[in-house]
Amino acid sequence: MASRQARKSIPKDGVSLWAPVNARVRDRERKRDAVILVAARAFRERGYHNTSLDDIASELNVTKPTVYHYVANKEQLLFECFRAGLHQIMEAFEQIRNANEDARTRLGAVVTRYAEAITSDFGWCMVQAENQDLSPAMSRKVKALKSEIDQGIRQLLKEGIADGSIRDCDAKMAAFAIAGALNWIAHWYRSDEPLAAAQIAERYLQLFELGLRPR
Amino acid sequence: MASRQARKSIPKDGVSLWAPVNARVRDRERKRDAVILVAARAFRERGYHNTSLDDIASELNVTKPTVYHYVANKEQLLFECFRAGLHQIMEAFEQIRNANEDARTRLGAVVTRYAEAITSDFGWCMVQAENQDLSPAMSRKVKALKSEIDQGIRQLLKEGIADGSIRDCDAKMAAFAIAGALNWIAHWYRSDEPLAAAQIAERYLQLFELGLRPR
DNA sequence: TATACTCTATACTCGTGAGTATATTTAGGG
DNA sequence: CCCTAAATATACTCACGAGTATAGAGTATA
Repeated sequence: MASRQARKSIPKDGVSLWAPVNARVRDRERKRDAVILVAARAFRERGYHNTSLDDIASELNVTKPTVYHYVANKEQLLFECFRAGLHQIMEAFEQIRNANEDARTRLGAVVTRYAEAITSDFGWCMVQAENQDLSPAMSRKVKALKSEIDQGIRQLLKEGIADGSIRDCDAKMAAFAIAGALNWIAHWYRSDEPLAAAQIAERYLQLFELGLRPR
Repeated sequence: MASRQARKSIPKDGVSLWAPVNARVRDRERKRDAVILVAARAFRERGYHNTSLDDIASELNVTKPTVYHYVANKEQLLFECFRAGLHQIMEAFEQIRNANEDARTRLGAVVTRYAEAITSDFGWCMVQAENQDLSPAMSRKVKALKSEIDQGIRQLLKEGIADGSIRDCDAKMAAFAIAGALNWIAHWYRSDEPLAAAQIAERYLQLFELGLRPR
């Protein structure tokens, strides 16, 4: 996706000639990110279908064609918001990939980062970028990415069952339950919520790990 | 909400004169229910904003004004779908109200019936009747009703902590996690799902009750 | 049988919002 | 200093869909 123009002339002194171009590219990317961020907030507050591109443009103090200069259409805008949120969760998996702790502990780390992503500006889009809002092509993409997350959790559960840190259980259903509980945070979380994401994750983990039945 | 017309003349022979009127009322109610059911299915499949009232009408083999003869507007139609789903969950609470089992067991019963409601045709609407789709007035109603459910679960948790059947925990967050996991079923459940609602509930309960950590 | 009410259809209105054609400004590169 | 491309705006088009005005058909009741 990175721009590939301006490759014609050879830089005479290393980077200096590239700098302005890079600055421009960076500038464009920063603006594009701003569009996506504002859109994400608007979608979260008013919903996808109740937010017009005129709304988003005016919140950015620009007009609609400017928005279209950065994204192809409304659908792609939602997709970018979705991807931004998803990215944070993917990172969580990256970070625990080569930690040498038991799987239950690693799952705990993922859950915490997951909660943080869900409570971010992009959380709502991540959860709500539902199939019905997207074209079949986009829908497939979204589904595939969501499935990766699901498989990641499921995998951790299986590893935990194997290494003895997790009780034997239906990994598929457990993954659905955990992801569901986390995703649902996007429905009730407001910025004035007294509990921070990490604290919410802590309580959730206590439930998931220890269960309701007294030990 | 029950019709109150036809109260002017005194029935001469008990019910017989009332019968046709009642039949008519029943007929109307049956048709109204059909409208709501078809709408619920359509909303679940394609989403609220991607379903036009023309779509719903044509699935019912009628035209739009007919739909408007049974519901005031699209928003109310969604609300009725929401209410139908919610009703099933309310019933679950009714049924366990005076069972004399410990609170954890009663919670289990609610969870099972909750799962059944969520996998029903109305499940999607119940979960997705989000604020952004409704007028402020409707939104308040929906929120109030949803809150009742939440409070019901929270109450069961507190009772369980009191009667010793549930480990001491943050009842509010636990209720959110449980409700979230259950609500999320509406996002992934399809009619070709191999597991029945009761089976899903069983796996969920195993996770919630026993926890992931081996006992 | 006349009347009134329920139910349904045809054929509209009207607002909104996605997306675009086209012009204008701004800034780099030669 | 001109030329080209990026960035932004004005001012549209166009489709879709919610909701309605109006009329007609069916049916029960007086």
